[in-house]
Amino acid sequence: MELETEVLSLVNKALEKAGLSSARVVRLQKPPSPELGHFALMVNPLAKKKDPEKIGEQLKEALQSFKLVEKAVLAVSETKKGKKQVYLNLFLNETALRNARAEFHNQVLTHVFSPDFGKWEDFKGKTAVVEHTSANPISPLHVGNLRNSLHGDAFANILESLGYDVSRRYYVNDVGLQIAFTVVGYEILFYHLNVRPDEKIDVWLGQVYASMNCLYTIQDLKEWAKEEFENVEFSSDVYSLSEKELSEILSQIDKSIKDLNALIEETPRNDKQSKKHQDKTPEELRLKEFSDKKSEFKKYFAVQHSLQARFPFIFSSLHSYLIENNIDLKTRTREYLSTYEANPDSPIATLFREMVNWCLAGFQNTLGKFKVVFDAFDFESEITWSGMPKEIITRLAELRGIDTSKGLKGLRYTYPNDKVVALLKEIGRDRKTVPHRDNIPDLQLTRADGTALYPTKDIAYSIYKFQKTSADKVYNVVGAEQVLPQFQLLLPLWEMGYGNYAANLHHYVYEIVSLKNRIMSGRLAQYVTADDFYKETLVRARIAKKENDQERGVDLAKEDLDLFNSIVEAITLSVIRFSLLESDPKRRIVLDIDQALDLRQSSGPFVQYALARTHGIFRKAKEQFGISEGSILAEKIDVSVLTADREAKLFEMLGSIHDVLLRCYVEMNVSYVPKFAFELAQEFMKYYESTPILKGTNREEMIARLALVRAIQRVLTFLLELMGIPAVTQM
RNA sequence: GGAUCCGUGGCCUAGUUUGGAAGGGCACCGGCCUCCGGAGCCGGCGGCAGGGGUUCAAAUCCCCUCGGAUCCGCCA
Repeated sequence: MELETEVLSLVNKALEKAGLSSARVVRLQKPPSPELGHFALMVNPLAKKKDPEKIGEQLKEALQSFKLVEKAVLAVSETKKGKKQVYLNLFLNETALRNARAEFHNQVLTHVFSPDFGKWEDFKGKTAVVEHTSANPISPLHVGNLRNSLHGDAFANILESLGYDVSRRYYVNDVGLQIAFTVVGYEILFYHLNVRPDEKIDVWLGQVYASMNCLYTIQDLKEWAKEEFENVEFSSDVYSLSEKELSEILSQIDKSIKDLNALIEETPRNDKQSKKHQDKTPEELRLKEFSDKKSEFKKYFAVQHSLQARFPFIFSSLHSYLIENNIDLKTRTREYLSTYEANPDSPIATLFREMVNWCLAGFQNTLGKFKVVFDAFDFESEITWSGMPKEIITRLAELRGIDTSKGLKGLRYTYPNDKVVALLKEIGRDRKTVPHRDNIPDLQLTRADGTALYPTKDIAYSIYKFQKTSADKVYNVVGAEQVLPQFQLLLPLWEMGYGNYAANLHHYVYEIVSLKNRIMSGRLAQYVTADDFYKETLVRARIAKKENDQERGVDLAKEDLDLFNSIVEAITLSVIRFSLLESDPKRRIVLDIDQALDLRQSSGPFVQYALARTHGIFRKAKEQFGISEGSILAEKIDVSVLTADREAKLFEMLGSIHDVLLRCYVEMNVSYVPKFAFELAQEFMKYYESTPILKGTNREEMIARLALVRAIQRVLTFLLELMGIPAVTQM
């Protein structure tokens, strides 16, 4: 602001007068509350070794002699340790202040009322990819996935608003063991037993997945035990774990653990030197294996009973089918998986696709409720079939001088320090932000059989995302637990000559959502689904709306059901989107469903209510003065009559939206939007309570205030749109 | 063992990038509808995990300790 530089020059003059021409850059700051003044000057840094209070006194005298300064007040506060902090608070001359404010207010209004408000051109002509959600298509979306979707979607909206052409993409992980055994189960139920889903498809598949996972894991565990322990008696059913088997196996494991512990105790302590070697001894590794297995056995013993109890039909049908038809589940799963990876035209591939697409349709149905849509679904299988992973492996092996004449089996990609340093330098990233610093773990590129592993396909997919869309930036909205794998993508890209991709591939980090008093686990088919969350919130919103109508003596549901429903939906979406977006994405949230459903505690409805009030004002304005939202611009608006500090604060906020969005962009953090919307709504509420809009002293003032209200309304509506929330005009 | 993130009143949280007067919300207590809609407003209670360092000045930067989460698989 120009006013600020003017005041600053006065401060410098005053400093000279006091013989304190400072080498340091003098900065003005805003006092914490308007009653303290318009600008504040920190005296301590100017005083150097002298008494800051005396210096402050001198400066005060000097500054007060200027016309622009109405008065200056010395304020002293103390730090915890009793150090004095001296501020010189400056109150400016009324008319000068008014002129400066009027100019700024006019700028803000012009900006907010311009037809292309909300469309900035910072990144005009650039393209960005936002990949988000990307949940495995074998169980319903839960509130954790929803946090991902909503952040990804809102971030994409912000990028668009800043001028990017955005492609919203979903990476479908349709290749993998878990998918494969779920397909095996799907085929059995749907085609061999003619079972039809009696629930939403993704929910039903979630039960199939949990059941198959349990059967598969128990088979695997028992095979392990059979090899380890010869004297345990196993039943012929490899897919279930009896109490007798469990206790025998556990006692065997305990015995082994005891033996190993004794062995480790006996071996002479490694000296400190070798402690630096983090490699565990073979005994220690075995010990870990045993204790891991022990907890797995216990866990899956419980899991099988839990699933049997909760989904008896699906679980038993699958279980008995496998036994009666003598199917080796592990073998069949591997067969299905390798067929799918190798042959896109096989019937098995068709089966995979059928199931996956069906599940994705369920996801789209869910996400549609939250107004989240995608431009593309990219299948991991397509990436596999494209041959890109193989090319990447070969190329990386070549670059590292690895002999591949005997095939590509069990290839590891390492992260040599010098290469990492060079990479970081080129992409301008701080070493501190790198997980594991100078000891980044290797990346396993291929299996023992030479087929590509997930990380390799991820490298391929990263390249694909850039090339398919000619993107300048790619954002992956991925959980915080994946910071390492996300970073590991960069070096291979850079090494293969895609330094530009490495520099522009970003990880939008978000933390998981956990639930108070509830456990979420896909493998147990235990979760609060996004659908349930929506449904429950909708019910609450409807009740709240009904109660509210009753208090006001209306019955909107009777008068206009469509309007009633649209309001309830808007409130629902605001509750959900605010509750998952307003906290820092890097912060873990523990969702207390009951509390989240208490609408009066959510900032979503609060913002909507503020918006409803702005519309209420205009309804009245039209009634009484014939002025509407549309016609206000035709009036002669003179904002110079708005001189209150509250009004100045509101204009200042309205003028800062672009900065807020840029901050979201730079920090990859959407949460500033709902925070800002809430603050603006809050500030407006205070204004509304303190200042009569339509009952101002004169028409000029009323028009100016209406214009301000209209601007607030526009901005709030825009902010809600960014978050994918429909804005209400009444509540 | 190594690495990353986090710790702000009874509970949830903003502020940490760029050091400068600790903001909100819930809960609790007390006020405010003859008024542009009380899903609101006003007031009260109460806080930077602990220690050290740098600085005129530290919630913020550096180091240590404690506490929590996560990552270091031929799983995806």
